[in-house]
Amino acid sequence: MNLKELAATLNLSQTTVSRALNGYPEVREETRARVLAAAKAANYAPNSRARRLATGRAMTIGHVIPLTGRAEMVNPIFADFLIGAGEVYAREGYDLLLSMVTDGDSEAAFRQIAANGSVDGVMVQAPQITDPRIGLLQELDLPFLVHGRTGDARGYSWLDIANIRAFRRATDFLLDLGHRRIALLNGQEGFDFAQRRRRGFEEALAARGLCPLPHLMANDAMTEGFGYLSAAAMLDGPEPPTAFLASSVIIAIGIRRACGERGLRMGRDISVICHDDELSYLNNDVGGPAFTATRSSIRAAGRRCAEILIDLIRDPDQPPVQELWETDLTVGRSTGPCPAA
Amino acid sequence: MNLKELAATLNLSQTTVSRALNGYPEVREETRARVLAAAKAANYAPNSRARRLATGRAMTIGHVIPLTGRAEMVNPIFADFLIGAGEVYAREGYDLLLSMVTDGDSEAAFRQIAANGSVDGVMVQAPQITDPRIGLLQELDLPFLVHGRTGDARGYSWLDIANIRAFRRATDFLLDLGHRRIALLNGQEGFDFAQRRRRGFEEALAARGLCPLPHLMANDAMTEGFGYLSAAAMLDGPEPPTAFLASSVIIAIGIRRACGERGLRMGRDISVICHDDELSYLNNDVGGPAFTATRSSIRAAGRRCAEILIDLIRDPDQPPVQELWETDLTVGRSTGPCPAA
DNA sequence: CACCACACCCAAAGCGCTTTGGGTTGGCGA
DNA sequence: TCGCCAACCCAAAGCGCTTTGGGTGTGGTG
Repeated sequence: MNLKELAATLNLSQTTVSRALNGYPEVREETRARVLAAAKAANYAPNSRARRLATGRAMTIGHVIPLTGRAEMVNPIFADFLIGAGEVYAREGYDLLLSMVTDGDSEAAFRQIAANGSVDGVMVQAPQITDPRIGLLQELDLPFLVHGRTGDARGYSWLDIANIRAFRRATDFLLDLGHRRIALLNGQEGFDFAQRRRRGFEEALAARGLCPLPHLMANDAMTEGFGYLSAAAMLDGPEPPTAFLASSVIIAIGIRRACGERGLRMGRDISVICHDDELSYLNNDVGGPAFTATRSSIRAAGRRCAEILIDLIRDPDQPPVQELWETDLTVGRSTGPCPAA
Repeated sequence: MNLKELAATLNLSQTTVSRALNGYPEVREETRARVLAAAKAANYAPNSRARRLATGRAMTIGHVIPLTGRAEMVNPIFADFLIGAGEVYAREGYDLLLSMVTDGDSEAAFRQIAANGSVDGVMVQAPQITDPRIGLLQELDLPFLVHGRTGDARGYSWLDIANIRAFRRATDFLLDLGHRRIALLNGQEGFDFAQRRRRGFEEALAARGLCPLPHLMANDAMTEGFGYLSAAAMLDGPEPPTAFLASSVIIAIGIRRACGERGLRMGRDISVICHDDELSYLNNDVGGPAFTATRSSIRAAGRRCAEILIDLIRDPDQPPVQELWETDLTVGRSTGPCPAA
């Protein structure tokens, strides 16, 4: 069933039927009701391909996920973000186009997307410290929103959490408990957020005249395995840490495994703080907060990012929108005073 | 830049340019080369909206994710599946349309999708025991593939793992180690896979004349919190289990936490087997297999499912494709002989 | 009564591509 | 020389919708 046929059965023109369905005022309420009833009866829905061609809008937002082979890190985070964003897209009538791109083909993918007009805007996640995507999207004149930020952040729209403050606060928390040998298990160095978190960590140490200990710092994709291996190595090595600061609950779970194997009790023998993205299946609060954590819902971020991006699409000429979210610090059972040496 | 303009600059007709770009034989190689060069130079890509309207194909595959409010369970699994499928889609030139649907609106969403022709086929994940989606998609005559299966599985295409055999084998493994009080922490009862896994578990017990113990069985969304709370309650209750069988690594991580808090050493004081979907950020092999596990890569499943679905779309009249994958059993450090009572 | 505004409705022109159904040319065999 | 077949290329007709630019009839106003 298409518009033409529907119009024919109603003895109306396509124009009128189209207008009735799309809520234009030029049609009598009675007629509109008749059209809507007929459409429903015939199970008619306008063909989205035709509609998109006619309107010139794709009503679609693109998320481009780089598959870097190893940096699966995006994975757990991006899923929850996606769900948050997807909720809003659904509500606002936008489709979500997901592109998996083998790393390096990212630029080609964006150019393609821009040239063939399959989306009205794109979401950029996990920006690198120098990230070609931002300049490219500006050049392509495609509305976009960055989750996170990087470089000179004044020229584009983004939403980010206050990483430096969060990690500075977390470090202070450990320092206040008397810890001095604090390990930082961070995400891959190339990511802007990892750099910021490290800065927060270092600033807190510096404020008390302390220096970060190189053998207690590690960067990699934020997997459980990374947390486990690094923690194990550090705990078994010289000058082991008395506390860990981890960039993700997933890393912290690996740390917990390493501690468990060594008979170390979290919160007593060893302290762990992590950043909690509030992943839905790793709820930190079940049974009382397990980990002391800075927290900020990645899903909520996804929702808000989607809202902003849709705004940007509807009114592309507005000035950049920038939102910085503070994080909460939840005290859990994974931290305690530094045991006397 | 559009086809018309490109054709004009080349002094060729739209027809010829289109054919040159799409690899039709009716155009001289020399002309084709000239066209391709010009297209590249002008950074031309055919408008996907127009192309879709003209061809009648959406070149898009839909994944519909039900948001059941609490059943976040789909979440960790679906992300890896999505990545696997997405790789194949990208390779084959298909787009991936992701729809988040609040539970219950599922039917409306499918009808909508079918009526407006925005996809050429859909992927169905995590089927319930009685799942209206399958009948609906058959009625709508939309190509689809089910990851998992349910009901009378002969009439449609699916890919599934041998859940019953996997869990029977895992249970046997524990029984062989002397365990008799084995707890089963399973996914939500409504899901077909959960039912099958339970059957495997019960069959193994029955084969040795044993009965499942109701107080040692729990079903819920497969979160870390569920694993933790159930394990804690069981361990602290009467007749605690000496072994756990968990439907997911994520649950097993919760079990590990509960054990850790109670000073129970996995593999010695308590045994744990889980099913490992090989989630990329929870690699069970890092540092030697942590958990004894039945395993099957969800990402590989995603890839294969995508291939099958694309096949189905290209040739809709072929008989149903059905694939059953066996799982591996990896012995890790989380299991050991049942400690003497 | 003429005029205008308004409410309703319509025909037709796109949107940018693919594809049908020819045309035109050049070469080759008869 | 003619006819015919490839090899190339083209004009134009869709695909199914939105939207422009009127048309028609009714009621109110001067």
